[in-house]
Amino acid sequence: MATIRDVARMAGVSTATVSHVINGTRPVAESTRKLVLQAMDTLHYVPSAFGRGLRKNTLRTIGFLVADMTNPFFSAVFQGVERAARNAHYTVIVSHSGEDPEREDEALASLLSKGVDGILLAPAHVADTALELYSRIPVPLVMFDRRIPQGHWPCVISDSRSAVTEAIRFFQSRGHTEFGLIAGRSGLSTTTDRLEGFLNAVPASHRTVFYGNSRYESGVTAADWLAEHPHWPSVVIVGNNLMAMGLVSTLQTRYPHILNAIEIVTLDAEPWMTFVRPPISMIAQPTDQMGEIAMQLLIQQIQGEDSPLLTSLPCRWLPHGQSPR
Amino acid sequence: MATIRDVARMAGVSTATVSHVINGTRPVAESTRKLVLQAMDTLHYVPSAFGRGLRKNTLRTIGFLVADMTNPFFSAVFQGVERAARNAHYTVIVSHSGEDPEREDEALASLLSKGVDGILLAPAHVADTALELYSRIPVPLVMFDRRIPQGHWPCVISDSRSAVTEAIRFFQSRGHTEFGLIAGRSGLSTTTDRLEGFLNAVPASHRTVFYGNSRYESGVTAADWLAEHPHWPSVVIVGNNLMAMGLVSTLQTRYPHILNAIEIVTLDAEPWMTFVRPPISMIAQPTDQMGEIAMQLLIQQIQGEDSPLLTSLPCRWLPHGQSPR
DNA sequence: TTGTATGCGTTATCAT
DNA sequence: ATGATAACGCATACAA
Repeated sequence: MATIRDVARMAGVSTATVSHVINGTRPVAESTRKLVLQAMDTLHYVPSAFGRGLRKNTLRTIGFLVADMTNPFFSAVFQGVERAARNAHYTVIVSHSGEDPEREDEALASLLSKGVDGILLAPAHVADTALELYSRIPVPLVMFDRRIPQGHWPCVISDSRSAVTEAIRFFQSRGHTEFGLIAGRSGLSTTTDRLEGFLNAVPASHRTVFYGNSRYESGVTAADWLAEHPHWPSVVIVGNNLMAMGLVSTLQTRYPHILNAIEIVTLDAEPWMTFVRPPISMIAQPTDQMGEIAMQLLIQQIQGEDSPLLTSLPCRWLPHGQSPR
Repeated sequence: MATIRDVARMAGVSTATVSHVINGTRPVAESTRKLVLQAMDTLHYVPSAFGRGLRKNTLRTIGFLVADMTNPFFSAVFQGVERAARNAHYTVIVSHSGEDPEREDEALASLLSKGVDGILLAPAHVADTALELYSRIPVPLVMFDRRIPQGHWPCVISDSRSAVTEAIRFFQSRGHTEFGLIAGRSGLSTTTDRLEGFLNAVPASHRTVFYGNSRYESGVTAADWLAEHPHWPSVVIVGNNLMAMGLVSTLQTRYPHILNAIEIVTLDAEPWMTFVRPPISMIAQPTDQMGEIAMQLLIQQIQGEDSPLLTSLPCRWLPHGQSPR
């Protein structure tokens, strides 16, 4: 690989001049500029990221750490992140935690060892001990989707609390009175928010809650739970897309009569949901926007500006199979 | 940020010793080792990735470049990549091309400017000019999903050609004679493979082909095309997951009688497909394995070993809504 | 308008 | 068993 010195020698100038040609950091005579560019071209010169990184102490790289990119929610958020990053000339290192706090720790260490300028995190940690751990991270940190208690990091979430309440009001105004909730993994702020929105809108004697773990299997189990329930709620809210898939799939296969009898409302809107029959309702989170904003906040942090601690984005209510577009 | 020199000073040793403690590259007396470790701890010392990168000319980072991570196919491949990378202590920078050759070029340049050790690519380029372009990439390159003509880079694909033929044989043995194909974007090797598998198995007078573009909209258009077709094929093969979603969704909404009358076979197996009614058949590509193997080949290349030019993985045939698990 | 020379933090060579 | 020091490739302060 050619270095800046090779280019300088070939063009008959100093390395400083070459550097300034590359970065446009000081005026260079057009004639010498041409010479330098030509030398760069014939040598196929590419500036070393490491030399530059060492000197400027950044590679314009950030870390994106989520449970699992095969979860469409996270890959949708990533889309926004990637776009914002590209616009700002950053690139993104992606890591998986698999919802495992220990693997999250390792991944964070790995990201830091690559010299990332900042980190975007949907925290998998649930315990309070995480606070201390995250505090040790020596670069800016922005959280999304989930906030952690007493966290003093900027955080971008969707207002699913209000969205759940709104969905319930919708069905109450149509005469429904009995509601069920399939809640997610305990300890996650998303789970708490949705539970609060639910408890807030439905009187105690008219509600029933299934405590799941945010995974597909929980949806399956919830279907059985529903089937054995003395009297079905007429509206069931599902805490996320994976549980919704487990629930719908199981109802369709094993309990089609239930599927036909109840209204289903699910958090997250995905294409497949629009062709469940009978139609189900969706609460669409602004995933792409969440990623974009989180990335923008992170860039602010990196630049030393400060940014709002909590950004809460509105969800969209899509009753009865209405398409997200 | 503390440097190796700060640690050396505090421990009263040379930087060389500290380095050797860190890397275990030569014996260090247990007593001095303890001193060094302690100093590292109290200073919260983290080795600089850039210093190390400059010296060793690697950051153990690779680039992963696909059209779009929200396509479940690519995010599934990524899962295998990420796992293999993590096991080998590599991290992965993810970029989007959006199927746009120009953006692919930019993304490649950006990856290279970050000093990646190698690149995993599902090429968006279709023209022959791409050959020269890819040849200029100064680090090992492994392709997956799509191969390009005359490409001399290792490539990992699935044997969808055989899989399509096999699917057709399955239905032929059950008395079906008329077959349709919704083909993907022209120029992609995946499209060609599937087309070949189709043409190979169905006599000319018994087949009909819709030429799509691999996107959701193509599936929608294909549904209209089917509806206007003088006589429907009794089996329709769909070239990928996005077109399948467009097709099924549109048939269900606008042409339920067609959906009930024909057999649908789709490439890619995704959860939502298992609850289409009536059940459709799937050709499952080994996505996770594809990613894992591609990453392993890339590591081989980086280490200067050579690897097979073409790795073709078998698909799985899942007739009639059979679950992928 | 251009050049010289230094230092970023590490690792590795050569001494001791 | 340990230390001194020279690279690695670049950007930049200072000189000319």
